[in-house]
Order: sequence, then structure tokens, then C-alpha cells
Amino acid sequence: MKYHHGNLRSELIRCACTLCEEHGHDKISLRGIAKEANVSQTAPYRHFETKESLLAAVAAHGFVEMQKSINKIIDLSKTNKITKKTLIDAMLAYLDFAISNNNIYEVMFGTVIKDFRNFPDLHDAALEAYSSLKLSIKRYIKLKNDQEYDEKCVKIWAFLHGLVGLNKIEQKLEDVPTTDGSYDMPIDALRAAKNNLVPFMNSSIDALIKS
Amino acid sequence: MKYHHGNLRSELIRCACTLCEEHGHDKISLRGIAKEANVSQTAPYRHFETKESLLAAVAAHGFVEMQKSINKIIDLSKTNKITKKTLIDAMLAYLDFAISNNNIYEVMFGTVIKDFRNFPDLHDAALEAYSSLKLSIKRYIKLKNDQEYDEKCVKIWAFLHGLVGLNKIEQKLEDVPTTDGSYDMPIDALRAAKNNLVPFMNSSIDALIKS
DNA sequence: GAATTAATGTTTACAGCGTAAACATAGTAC
DNA sequence: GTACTATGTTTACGCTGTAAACATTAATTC
Repeated sequence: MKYHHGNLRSELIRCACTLCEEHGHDKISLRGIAKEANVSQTAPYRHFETKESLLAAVAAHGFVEMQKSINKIIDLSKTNKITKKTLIDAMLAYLDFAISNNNIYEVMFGTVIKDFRNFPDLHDAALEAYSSLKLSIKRYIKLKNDQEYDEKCVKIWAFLHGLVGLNKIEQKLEDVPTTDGSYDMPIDALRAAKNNLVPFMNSSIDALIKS
Repeated sequence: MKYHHGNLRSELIRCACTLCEEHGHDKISLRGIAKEANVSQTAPYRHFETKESLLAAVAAHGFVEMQKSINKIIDLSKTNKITKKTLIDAMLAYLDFAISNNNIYEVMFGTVIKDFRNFPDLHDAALEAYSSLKLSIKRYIKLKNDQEYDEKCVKIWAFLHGLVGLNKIEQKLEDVPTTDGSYDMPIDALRAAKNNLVPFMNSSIDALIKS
């Protein structure tokens, strides 16, 4: 058995991502990650000060991947205008990433990492991802100034981020609506939105951009 | 010292709410809550099966309070139409609750409670809160059918929930924008939105309802 | 090339955590 | 008054994050 691992740092991030997505950030331990990487339980401390900082690396990796999947849609190599369909596709790519990387998305946007300023890589990755979102709007529509792009971008980002959150709640609620009339069921509405995602997004995104 | 507490259950919820809002759900322990209530560290187990179920009670309490603050705006005692201003006020009440009860909101909508179906009180409280949101839209505008109300309600709820999430992120990012041009800063946009919250909401909510 | 130093691994140790089990006391029903 | 149930305490266990001491390998200096 070789004493030194060689590239333990990146291996730990890889293992952390895998385990995190599989079990959720609150169900994984540094010891478990170390075991997965076949090193002693304190080996990670040679590469990460705390558990939080390893999770920060997981989050940073998430932002990079998310940005990639958006950039792939709007095709960074070009600079021309994109169609509305392409814009919607980019937004759908955001949703798709968030939902298929549910637990990592939680680390990116949740309370796990208290302050991005403590993790410059993460901080940069998050801002870069935002800039891709903004770029996709810039290439869809001509607006007065940068401030206006930011305003629309925030509206759309909030809407997307909110949909991700609601999707999580839906999964925690009752499948079969009670019919006692005391309250209404948000689940059907959420499910309907998901089943007609493209028209749902089409109307919402356009409304927000033009609002 | 009296051996029996009398109303330990509600006292534990009260202590849990206080400590949770003060330190965040991931920084509080059952033992700490028990100590705050001046009982032994395992006393809570006579009233709550797990830590999760105590936090579920905290979340349920949160939903009830949130609903109250919305109902106060739309004035449940009446049934007439409400103005656009009142609708916006109700949405602002949602945001206000979410932000001033930041850590409890996290328990209500985060990953702490895996499945609301395990906690009927919480499940009911969450649905009741949704119904208040829906009611406020119903009293603002006449739509075709219930399904349409649900669709608009989901859009607005997502938007509001997303704004809360973005607000959290803003606090984790750098205050002073870097000007190297490699990416743009979402913070200014978020801050601008917050400084002009009423017009910001006014345009967005209306656009979503009519989309 | 040998000696020193820095980087990166392991072993051991500790306090705090959620919670299970055994035990103690108080309130309730007959 | 006696049995039963509800509700409290004490003790104990395995898991956690992480600090400290030690071991091994790689890099640097002479």
C-alpha cells in the first residue's frame, strides 16, 4: 500500500460529490468521505480546514457544472441573438440541473456554507454562473442598460430558484388530495406546471422580462 | 424542585423556536433545547420521537404564524374584493415573515424535515398557508376556474420563494463589486430590487397573474 | 549524494451529539 | 390504598468533527 495518495484533494471532492448527491449533505460525514477515498479519517484535514470547506468545494464544482450546461445551450462560441425557444431551453437547463443534482443544489444555495467570501473559488464560480444567466437574457432581448438586464435577471432567477424550491416541497406533501374542502391542494397545480413546463415557462419568463 | 414540568411539550417548542431563530437549525441540539427548558437531556423524548419531529413542530408553528400575517392583511372577516395594493401588501407580508424569521423559514422549506406526511399537523399547516396565498389572489381577480387560480398561485409563490432564497445568497456575497469585467454582480441588482420593493413587486406580480 | 525541511499521510484522543434502556416519581382510576 | 400510566432522570453507546502527536515520503539545501 502506497502511503501517499497523490491527488487526494480532487479525489475527496469527487467522493464528496458522489456521496452528497446520493445521501444528502446532512447525512454524510468527513469520516465516511475519507473511507470512500480509502484514507484515514483525518487525512482530509491536510487539504481542507473543515468539513464546511470541503462542501464549499462541492458547491463550487456544482456552480461550474451548472454554468456549463447553460452555456452549452446558448452556445458561447457565438455572439448573435438567440431565439425565445433557446432562452427557454437555457432556463430549462437550469431547472434540469437543479433537479437532477438536487442535493448538490442544496449545498450551493442552502445554509451549509455560511459565507461565500471565505471560499474565493466558490464565490467566483457562483458569480460566473450568474453571468451566464444574464448573458442568455442579453442575447435574447435588447434592453436600455446593464441595470435593466440585472433587474430582469433577478426576476427570472428568483422565479427559477423558487420553482426548484416548490418542487422539493411537492415531494413532501400528500399524493391524494383531501376533499374535505378546508383547504386547496397545491400539488395538482405544481404537477400541472411540471407536465406543461414549456408553455408554463414560456408565458412566465416572457411576462417577467417585459414587466 | 418539582419533578414534573406540566406543559413541557409546548415549552420545548417555544425554546426550540427561540434557539432555532437565534442560531439556525443546524447549530442547535436536543440537549441544548432541553437545557434551555431546564429538564434532563432525554426528557424531550417523552413528547417527541426524534429531533426531526420537534423541528417539525417548529415548522408547523411557523406556517401558522405566516398564515396569520397574510390573513391579517387580506382581512379574513370580509369577503369582498381587495385592491392591488392590498394584494401586494399580502405578498410583502410573506416576504417580511420569511426574512424576519429566516432560520425558521429554512426549517419550513429546507431539507430538515424529509416528509411532511409523517407530521400531520405540519402537513395541514403548510396547506392552510398555501390556501391563504390562493385566497388573496381569488379576492383580487376573477379567473375562469380553480385550476387557473392554482396556476397563478404557483407562479407567484415560486417568485416569492425565490426572492427569499436570493436574499439569502446576497448576504453571502462580496459587498464591493469587482470591476475586472469578467462577470457582473448580482448583488447590486438584488439590492436595487429590495430598495424599490413595492414597484418591483407591483410589476412582477401583475405580470405573472396575467401571464 | 547526504542532511534538512516541508508536505502529506496515520494514530490516538476528546467533547458533543442523537437516542436507546433502565430506573424514579407523580398523577389517575379503581 | 393499590395498580397503572404518564412523565421525568440517569446511564450508556456509537458516531461525529477536529485537535495533537507521530510517521513517511518528497523537495530543497549544502
